[in-house]
Amino acid sequence: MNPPAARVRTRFAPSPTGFLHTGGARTALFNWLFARRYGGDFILRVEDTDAARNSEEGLAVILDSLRWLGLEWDEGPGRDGPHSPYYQSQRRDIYDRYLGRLQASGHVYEDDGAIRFRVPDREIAVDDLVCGRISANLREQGSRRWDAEARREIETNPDLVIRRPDGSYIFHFVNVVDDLEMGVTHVIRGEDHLSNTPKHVALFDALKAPLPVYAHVPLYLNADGSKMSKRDQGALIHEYIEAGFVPDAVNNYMALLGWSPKDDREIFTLAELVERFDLDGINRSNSKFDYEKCVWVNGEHLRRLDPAAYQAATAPYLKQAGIPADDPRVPAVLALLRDRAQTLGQIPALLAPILADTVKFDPAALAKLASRTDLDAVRDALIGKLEALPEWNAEAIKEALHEAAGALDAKMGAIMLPCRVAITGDTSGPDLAPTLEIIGRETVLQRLREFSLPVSAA
RNA sequence: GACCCGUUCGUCUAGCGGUCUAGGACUCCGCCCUUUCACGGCGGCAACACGGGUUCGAGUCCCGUACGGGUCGCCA
Repeated sequence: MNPPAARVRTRFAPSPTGFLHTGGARTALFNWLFARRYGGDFILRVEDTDAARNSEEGLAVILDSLRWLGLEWDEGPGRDGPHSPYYQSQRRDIYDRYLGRLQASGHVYEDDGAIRFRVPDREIAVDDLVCGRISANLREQGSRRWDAEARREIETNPDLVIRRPDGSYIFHFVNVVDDLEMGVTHVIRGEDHLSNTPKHVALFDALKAPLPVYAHVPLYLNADGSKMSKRDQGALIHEYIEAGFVPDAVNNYMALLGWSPKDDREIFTLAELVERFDLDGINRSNSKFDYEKCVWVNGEHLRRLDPAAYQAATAPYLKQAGIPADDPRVPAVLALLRDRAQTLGQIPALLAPILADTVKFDPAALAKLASRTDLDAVRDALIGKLEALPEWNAEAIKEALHEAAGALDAKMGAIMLPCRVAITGDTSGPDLAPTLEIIGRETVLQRLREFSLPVSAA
């Protein structure tokens, strides 16, 4: 795409509902990326004109989610700018002024205390960057309304109510006024607004204001094709925080749904997305949200983290699970098993068997050993070889395990399995030798000595 | 119901008239690596919604049908 001629200004305009939906987050991401890509401004505007639906906590969750994603705004709550305030509930004098202009030009009239905008009787065309040229006649369309309950159309007034009798303003009007007042150059929003856009264009025209560029992005759907709601898996940003996703991974996956870099690359950091993102890469059709793939993307991001960053990212999840993140063994354990996790939330359960003071035996693991008759011999061989080690390190331990197997004329697997079960209680896990190294000689030997079937599965 | 938008493997997508016996990724399956389980590597299954045009030639352009989504509020 050709770089925009004027300085880019985009905005994300949520209403404070108490959660940031992935659909909204993706819209915010695209606006943010586009502004960053072209060195413009990203504005956060709070659409709180409907008093019944607003709460301060509701906004706080949204702001926290945006900050977690790394989508910092240049103007908005907490960041005053040339167009403060950024709460629509505090901008009434501005709306009054614009309403005055419409009154002066005869575009509005009073109806039962409300103010209606006279809708023009002509085709209004919108050139959308994603959807192409669309058009509609508002007067024709608006004169009939579908009554969903009665399942029939009813006659209605096509003119848009823009102000309620109580003096508060309606979305379509404040949205247009704010966009032009704040100098928004590109309106990137969900396709659910596509059909509303001719109304907005009519308002811009009546105000004799230039149009922003429109780009309507397709919607996210559930796997079954239904509309995503807050109850669906993966729908809410704060759930990603809890589950142990990293922000870049969530941004990465959201971007890949509805936008394509046009090559085979799939994994991008936020910074890399900024370099690549553009509006012409946005797709035209809705996409279904695939939580499994989102998890995979997160795993890829986790694997790319350097050890220090990985440890820092993991710390809160360890703490929450009651594992002291400053345990001196933690770095070594993380290095050993980090590639096994796709989310940070999986980490504590992976660490636990290695760091725990007591062995928690998996019944299935014990059952696997039940028919073995050589357990005592294996145990004695292991103890003998491990006891004799001059140095306790993974390399030496591995050597000892081989020797033990050789002494019994057994395959490695035949002695590894009982050893692993005796020490960790489980049949699977990371490399055994380094695991034993971390657990420590005394503990390993003690657990071997105490291990004999049947064991009561604790 | 009217209007608007869309339709390539199960899913996300590449493809912008010939290079498509349609490429990549997730998932699933198989093999390899290996002390187990993962990771990783290799391989496999799997798609142009349907019908008409236009054209020497259509996944790519046009029309229709079907299906999906959106909008039609004194919600945003």
